[in-house]
Amino acid sequence: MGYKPSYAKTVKRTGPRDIALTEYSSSILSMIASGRANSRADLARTLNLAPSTITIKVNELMEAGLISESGSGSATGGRRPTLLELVPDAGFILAADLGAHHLWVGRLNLSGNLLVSEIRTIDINDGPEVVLPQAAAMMRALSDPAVDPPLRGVGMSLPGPVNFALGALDSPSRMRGWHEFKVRNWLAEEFGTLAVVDNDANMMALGEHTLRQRESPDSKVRQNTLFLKAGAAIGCGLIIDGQVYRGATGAAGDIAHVQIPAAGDAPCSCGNRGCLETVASGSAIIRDLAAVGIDAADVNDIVLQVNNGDPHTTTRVRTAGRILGQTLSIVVNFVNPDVVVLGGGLSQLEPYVAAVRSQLYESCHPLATKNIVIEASLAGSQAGLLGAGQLCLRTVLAS
Amino acid sequence: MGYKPSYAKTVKRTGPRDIALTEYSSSILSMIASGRANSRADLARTLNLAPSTITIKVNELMEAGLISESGSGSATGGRRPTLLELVPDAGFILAADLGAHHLWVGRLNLSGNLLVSEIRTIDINDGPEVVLPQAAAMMRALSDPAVDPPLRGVGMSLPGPVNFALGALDSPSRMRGWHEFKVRNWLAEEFGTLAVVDNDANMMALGEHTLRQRESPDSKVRQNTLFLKAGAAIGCGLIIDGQVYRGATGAAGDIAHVQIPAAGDAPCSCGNRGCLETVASGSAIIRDLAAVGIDAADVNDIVLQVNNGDPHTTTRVRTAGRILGQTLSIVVNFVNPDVVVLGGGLSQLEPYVAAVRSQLYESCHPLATKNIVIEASLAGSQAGLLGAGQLCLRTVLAS
DNA sequence: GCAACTAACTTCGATTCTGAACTAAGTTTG
DNA sequence: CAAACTTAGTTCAGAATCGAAGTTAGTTGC
Repeated sequence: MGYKPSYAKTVKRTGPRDIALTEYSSSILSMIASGRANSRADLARTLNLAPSTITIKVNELMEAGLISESGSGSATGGRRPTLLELVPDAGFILAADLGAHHLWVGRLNLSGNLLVSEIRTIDINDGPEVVLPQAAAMMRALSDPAVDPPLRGVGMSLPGPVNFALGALDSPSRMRGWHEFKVRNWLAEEFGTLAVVDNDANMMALGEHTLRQRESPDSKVRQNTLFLKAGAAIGCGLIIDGQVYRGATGAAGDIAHVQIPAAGDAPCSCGNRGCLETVASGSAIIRDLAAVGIDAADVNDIVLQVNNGDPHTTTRVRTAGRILGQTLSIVVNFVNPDVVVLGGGLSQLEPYVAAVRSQLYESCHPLATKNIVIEASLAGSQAGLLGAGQLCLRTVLAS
Repeated sequence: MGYKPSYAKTVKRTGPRDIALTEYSSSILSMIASGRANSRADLARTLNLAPSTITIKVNELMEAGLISESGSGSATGGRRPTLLELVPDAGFILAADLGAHHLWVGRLNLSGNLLVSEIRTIDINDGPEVVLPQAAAMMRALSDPAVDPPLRGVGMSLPGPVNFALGALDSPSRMRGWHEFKVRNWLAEEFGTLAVVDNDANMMALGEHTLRQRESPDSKVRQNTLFLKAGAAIGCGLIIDGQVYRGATGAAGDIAHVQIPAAGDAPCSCGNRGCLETVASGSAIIRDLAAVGIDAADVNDIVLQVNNGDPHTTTRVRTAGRILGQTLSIVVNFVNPDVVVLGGGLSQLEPYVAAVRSQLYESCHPLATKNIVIEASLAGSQAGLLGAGQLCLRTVLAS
């Protein structure tokens, strides 16, 4: 063939029925799933298609049992739109959020809503041969055999640099045995379905972005989101035009290992010295608190101490926020996003968020902060699972 | 209308003939103009259309006299492609590159090639009422009355932050009278055609990117280019997926006013202190050289001195390159581009380029520099004119 | 140097998507 | 509260795009 036929694709289904869908049909599904459009008129605008085309396609999809009408929206000076949604029981998605010490799994319906989830403690250094089967077992336990056709895909969030094309981690620090282990292929074989994996910050960014799409109609024009994950470690995910931006080699969004003066020559897990992460991350705060005799086992302890009004910890958290804000301002100036979201454990702390926000307003060019929204994550700790589910859902619907 | 008809648009022409072109037809013109495709097969791949559709559209465009065949390309194991080009004499574009002290204007054909150009010295602080008529007069002098239909559009590169939607500068420093003066509208009225304006770094980035598209077929997969302009001032333009990335408010690409430790609290033209520009720009080098009794009037003098082997100036240039490389590495890590191009006057200096390059390789994450190309500009001082012409051409062809 | 392969391009009947005009159902204004 | 306006969604004839099968024109391997 000299070209990719973009026409009359067939959506592969695990169930009995096989339905022929055109390219536009899958874009319609994606738009509804991601919350970028929720009515026929909306779809016509977003996809730049004629309303008549949308009518035809939507009818096809409804006959196929993939979408359904779900009441009507609010009017804006005219007839009110008929809302559309993916039929929740036309299958489900399993998602997993893997951290250095936690494994969180969940089941989502085709609307991308998280229905059930479960968490357990693990050690990522046990390697993929131990951890992945644990994850698979937990996910299976959440499966819903009542739904037909059942499992449509599996998505997993990984705590390190991901080579997206390969579906594996690329030289992650402190993750013995994971380098280039093909996690995506492993999951695809294990579950016999489509699988996707990506870096945790990217997944969280996508989850948060999707949630915001649905929450407020205003946010539909805000399609450039910068998500900063500040937990034990620091990571950053970027959404450009509603999609995860990965750059040339998938390394885009790296910010933790910028050398900053405030860090001096503190050694970093990455092997370098003086990285941002050695000053502004949860681990850095814990280390500094320990040096003055304050005991904090993890980020949750920091949160508790600040909420209890511990002055020392609060000051240290504020300092971390200010330093992070300085470095982040370079990126915000450069990328000029509509929305900056702070996620990860530390984002629960108002002093931290306030420090980052005020530092951004101070250090950024006024044009870059003109209409910007700087907020703590709405998705909170669910961001990773939601994003992994969403990315999987989009991939399923697009294939 | 509830929707934008994307179908059966009509290209507005200044000439006598009016030709109805579909949306795909204008994408075809844009692809050929930008060098992203140069044969029927190429167009089918790039635009994801059926070869049969391309045949029809290309025939239409040839009958309309807008494109023509221009020999055949080299074969890659099969029949060799018939190359296509825009008919050069179906009109022309005027471009202008406005700097603090120079005004450079040129005429391009519809293939985006610069045919003639002229430069003169100006003072930007005379304000738009003085400078723009000068520019218009110079451009008119370059016009070619023999070509019919004649002028298709005007593009201008401006040395400050541009509000692209407004077509005007937004609070530029040291440019009296230019704030929110609607340059685009002024040009459109003056010439009675379509006009576009943008920031100089964006224009140069686009010019360089387009040139590289044409030079090497390998670069067709490299669609993310970061262009750094290091002249008297510092600016940065970003091409994502072959198009200028402007961010939410058009401020994207700002890097000059990052606070860096090496700058101490040197005052900057932006009003802040300790900006990168106070250390790594041409102006900064000139200021430091003056302090030790070395006289350099402008960036050209720096270039001459380094080329003459002046050790002091060479050392200072190398230092500037290293410091720039440090800051740039933050952005390169984050954006993860395929290509980093160094432009502006200082990029003529091998010591400067070498210093930036080696600092980037040292400070960036290995994944970010894996397949990266870091080079001095191929377009050189023509980058701005080429980019202004190219942006104008794309706008003309898309309208 | 010829058979097998690969790539570029064209033709034509079949299908999809569009545009214009319409109905439906709300909001705003005098 | 009726007339004017706005927005959502549908119908159907006709235009645009497609896929498959063919032609043209090269390269590669034996």
